[in-house]
Amino acid sequence: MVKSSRKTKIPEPTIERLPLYSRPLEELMEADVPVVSSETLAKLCGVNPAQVRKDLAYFGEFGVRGVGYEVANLLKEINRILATDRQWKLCIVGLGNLGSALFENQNFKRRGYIFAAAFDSDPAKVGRILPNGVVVKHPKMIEVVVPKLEIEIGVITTPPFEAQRVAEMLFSAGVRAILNFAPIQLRSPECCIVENVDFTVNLENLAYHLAKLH
Amino acid sequence: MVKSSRKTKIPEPTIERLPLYSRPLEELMEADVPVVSSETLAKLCGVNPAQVRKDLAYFGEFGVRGVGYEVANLLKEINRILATDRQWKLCIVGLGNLGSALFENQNFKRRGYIFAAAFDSDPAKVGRILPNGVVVKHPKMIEVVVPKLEIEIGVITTPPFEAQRVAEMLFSAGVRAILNFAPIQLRSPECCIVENVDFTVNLENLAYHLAKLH
DNA sequence: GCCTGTGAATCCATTCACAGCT
DNA sequence: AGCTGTGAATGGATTCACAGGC
Repeated sequence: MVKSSRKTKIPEPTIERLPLYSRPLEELMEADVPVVSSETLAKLCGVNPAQVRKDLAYFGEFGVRGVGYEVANLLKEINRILATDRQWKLCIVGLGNLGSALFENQNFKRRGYIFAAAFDSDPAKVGRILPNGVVVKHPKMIEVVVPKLEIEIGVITTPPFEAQRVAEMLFSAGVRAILNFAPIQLRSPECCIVENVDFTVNLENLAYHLAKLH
Repeated sequence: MVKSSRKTKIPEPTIERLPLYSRPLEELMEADVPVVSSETLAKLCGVNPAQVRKDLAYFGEFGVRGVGYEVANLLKEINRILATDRQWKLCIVGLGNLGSALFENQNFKRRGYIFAAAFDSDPAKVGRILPNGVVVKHPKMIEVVVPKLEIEIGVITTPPFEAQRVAEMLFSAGVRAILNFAPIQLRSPECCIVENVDFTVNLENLAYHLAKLH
């Protein structure tokens, strides 16, 4: 019996857990483990087994009753769902320490996220050639470069006061998703998505819990 | 009427929103705005006004009915709650691109998070002197340095296969909270807290939503 | 016997709506 | 009159528990 699919709306937390599942699955794959049960996978991820089953069931019937989930197949399905079975072109704006570190981060490339362009408003950086041959451009070139290279996702690592303007340039150049590292709340058009990352928020969280245990 | 406090358990999402509130409050502070209503603050943060009021009410009665919240006071209270009214000593393990970028990140220092030590197992890096005068040590020194400097929070930016071992060294040296950038699920003792950061998870999220809009 | 897939039950968070205070 | 603080209502997500299939 095939689920009619696309009917039921999928909860956001479910989406956010899929990457969590894929990490241990990759390890099981390398260790040539052929099949995994929801209980084992759940333990590896630190979640409830029923959660795993329910999450996966939103997208289809990937398991076999009495047996479990075939590791290779499940991983393939998750990658398909998360659209990591293709490449995505990124650009980065802001080549400070963090921006450069992200640009050179091998994890991105490994998962199909390719930095195809890099922008910085510092004249000393414009024209510089980065490790993979990308040439740093001034942000005013965004409107030209982004459509030409068909870049779909922008990463912002500028100081906060530039972030909003950069975001608008990216959006109007055709980018529809932004990963924002600037500690500021970006306004974005309806059709576009912004994901914020702010390490100090994580630290504040830890500090709160530590302080609570006095 | 003073809330008896510490009675009601505070929801995790509430804690995670407090930093969100503090950012715009700092801006209002600089703009010399004396008072803010839950509605205005909510709009600045992109949340529901009732949410703001309920979140704040968990910790006390900071507002004045018919008026709003005094900006300076509210900010002070939030900082007290999040324990950002004091300094926290951090150490970092793993001085790759990302580790170095975090180490030099000025946002941390600005909020009272001080990197007091840095570790890396690469012999070429051990002994190197970092911008703020910290000398890179080998991770085997964790058990000595961490207690001596009274470091409370560890940041892990090693490759994934070293992360678990490093975590255990940090914990047994007395660290009770870890901010983990390695894409792996760390096992941790009951009394300790781990917060994970994985940018590829954020990108996978964006990719999923982009792919959905075909 | 074992493990998935899933309705039902529970738990938790958000939003509403208004009483209470200035 | 205006805006907070909060019980009540709503809306979701997690967990339970078991039916269904290997």
